[in-house]
Amino acid sequence: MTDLLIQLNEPQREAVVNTSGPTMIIAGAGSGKTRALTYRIAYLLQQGADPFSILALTFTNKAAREMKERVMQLIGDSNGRSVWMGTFHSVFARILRAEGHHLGYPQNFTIYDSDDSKRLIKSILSELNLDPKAYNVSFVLHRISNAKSNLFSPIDYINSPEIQTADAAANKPLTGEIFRAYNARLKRSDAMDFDDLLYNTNLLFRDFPEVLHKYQHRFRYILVDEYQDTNHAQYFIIKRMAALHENITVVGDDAQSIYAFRGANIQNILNFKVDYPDHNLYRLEQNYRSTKTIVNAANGIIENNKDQIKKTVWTENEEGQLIGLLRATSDSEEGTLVANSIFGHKMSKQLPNKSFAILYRTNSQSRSIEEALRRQSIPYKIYGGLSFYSRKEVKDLLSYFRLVINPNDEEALLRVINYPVRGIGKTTIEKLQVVSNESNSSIMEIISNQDHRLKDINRGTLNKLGDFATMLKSFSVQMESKSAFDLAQHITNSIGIIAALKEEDSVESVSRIENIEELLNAIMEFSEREPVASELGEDGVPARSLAHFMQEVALLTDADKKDDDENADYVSLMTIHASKGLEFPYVFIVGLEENLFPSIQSLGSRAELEEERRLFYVALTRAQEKVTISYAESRYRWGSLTMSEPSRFIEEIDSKYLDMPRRVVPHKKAVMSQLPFSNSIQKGVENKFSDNANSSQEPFESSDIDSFQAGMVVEHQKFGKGKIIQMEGAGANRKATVFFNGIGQKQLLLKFAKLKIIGD
DNA sequence: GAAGCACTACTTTTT
DNA sequence: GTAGTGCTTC
Repeated sequence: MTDLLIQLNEPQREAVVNTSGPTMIIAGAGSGKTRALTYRIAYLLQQGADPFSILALTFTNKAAREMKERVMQLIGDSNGRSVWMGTFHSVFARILRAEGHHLGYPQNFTIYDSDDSKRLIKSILSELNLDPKAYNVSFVLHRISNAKSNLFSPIDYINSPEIQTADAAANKPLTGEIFRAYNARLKRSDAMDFDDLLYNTNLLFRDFPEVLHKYQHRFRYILVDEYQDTNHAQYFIIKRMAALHENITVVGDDAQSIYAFRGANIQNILNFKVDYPDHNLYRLEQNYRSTKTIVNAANGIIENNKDQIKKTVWTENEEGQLIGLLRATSDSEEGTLVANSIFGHKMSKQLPNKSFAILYRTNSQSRSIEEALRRQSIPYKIYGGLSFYSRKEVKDLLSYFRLVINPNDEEALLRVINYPVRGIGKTTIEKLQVVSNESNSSIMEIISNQDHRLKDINRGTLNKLGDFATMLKSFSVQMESKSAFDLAQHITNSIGIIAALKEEDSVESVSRIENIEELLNAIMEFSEREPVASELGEDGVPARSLAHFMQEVALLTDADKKDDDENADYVSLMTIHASKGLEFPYVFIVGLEENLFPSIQSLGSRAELEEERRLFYVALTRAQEKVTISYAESRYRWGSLTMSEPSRFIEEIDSKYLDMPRRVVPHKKAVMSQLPFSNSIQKGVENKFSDNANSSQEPFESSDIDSFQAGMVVEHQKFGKGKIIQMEGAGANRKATVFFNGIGQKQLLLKFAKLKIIGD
């Protein structure tokens, strides 16, 4: 036990050992926030607290997993395992699986992701004959999500004069009706969206006191990480659950609140002292991560915000290097400057790639950076972006699994009823939806019962529908007896998805097949990792079953995927949002331009601008040794060239921490653009050259169309080196299928593609 | 009912 | 620039 405390500084130790009563830990960036929380849990366990009485809530699965691992390291495996540690969504989903029957939900309810939600809204719009342009799907979903996060039901929504006025002003007066229909359809599908996991948990605790008491008694200690990111629903549920023991500990940093756009309420952390007047307050202000330069520059930035809890973050670390500033004429040059700078640092200091991270405001910015890194042969890895689990083929197969587990899952059914193609077309599906709406029963029920209202569907089609239902039923039957992997493989083979993709025989279909294989591998791993099949999980779902796997997958994001190779050495690319909680020796923050960062959509209000500033604060404080920021004077956005000005955030950095632009790249052409007063016409001209100026001195010259042959090693201006897998066509239509390293297969029409032979 | 082609929105961030 | 949607044609 003394061992445990010896590794902590004074305020951290205080925050760990005072385990009773409401506690707020305000922790600056890099001050050991997670450490304090982890040690507090470990300390509780050492003091003899029952692991089953501890609930720790985090914002991401990754944070929960890491915390669990660290607790288990500190106090040994057995006790740590039983602590409930997870995201709000996963913990509440678990409670709802066990208790949802009170609200009329089966244990096997489906969790819709935002993709499912959007599809559902789209189909409701067309049923209500509303113009999908007037009622933008994202807007509607955002409104609904906000309402649920604030615990508004559709009725509350429709009855709220403020909301109705706002919707009328936005020319979308029927949003409430869409909300009502949307919720009804979710219910009919035995499905909940992300926000329902919170909304329904609150409903459960509000309307079923005996259920609330059960969890109130059980969770003697409740700990919440990243409290500044909680929304109203989360806040309210925690408060209710903690009401009996009031042993609630929240950890957070108001300066790192970056999720207000999706309902996080910074007031929750500011109001903690009002909710619990007798609370203990601990401040962790010593930063162990970054240099003095970084800490002070970041402090200076955040001072521009009005809404904040005053605190003084300081560090004993050394002064360190100044913040670098790279100025580029175009987004592609920005990529080059960053890649060259990384290359330079690597060489002069003998650093591995994993010392570097490149952070950006939006995912779309990664492209120009990637191209530059590829040209410099610097390995990199992108975090976030299109998730593995949201790829079409993966979702298609997962939809079959979902349908096996929950036949009422309408979004899953609509996805796969005619994929792979089985002759059930749009007209038939529309007829089914009409009957489904009339009878308020799911499409699967209607098909299975050969409902008499289907009489105007012809016999051939009816048979096809029957076959589809029978096939799915046969899968469901096997759920009890087969392991997740065996069943998944059986389904994959039976539906013929691989055969359909092979038939297609395109470049994409090859990688789709690979993705399906990867999904099956993941299920195999899961089957091996999980305990014996006969054991029942706490929520009554058979372990190792497909249902169990699907429950885990529903709340996973790519950020939660384990690294393929722990020792792999690559530069990390991610959005600033995704970087929260991480640290890197060298950090590049790119695209510091007005309208991009801060985002154009944040310029409307002070609150939103302050959130962007906190985002910049988060980005800066990821760095241990050195920060380099960059901006481009022009950038391709929406496919066309736009001019941009340096971000106001650059000016907010105290100049004494800033290294003024200087020569960074050895190329003559690039140097000119570093000169502060070079005029824009010159820059425009240069820009044209800078694209191919990096990999070779000569202009890129394509080889003769007829000389290409399968097996040759070639170089593409954009994609780099690759190998020709296949050639087809002749003359102007001659096409090559090329596999590029790190990119994958591409089909190139040689007439257009700039392709050079570099070896046989 | 299916395949091919043209159009258009997309770029904020995520459980 | 691209991916996804919707329209048209067979």
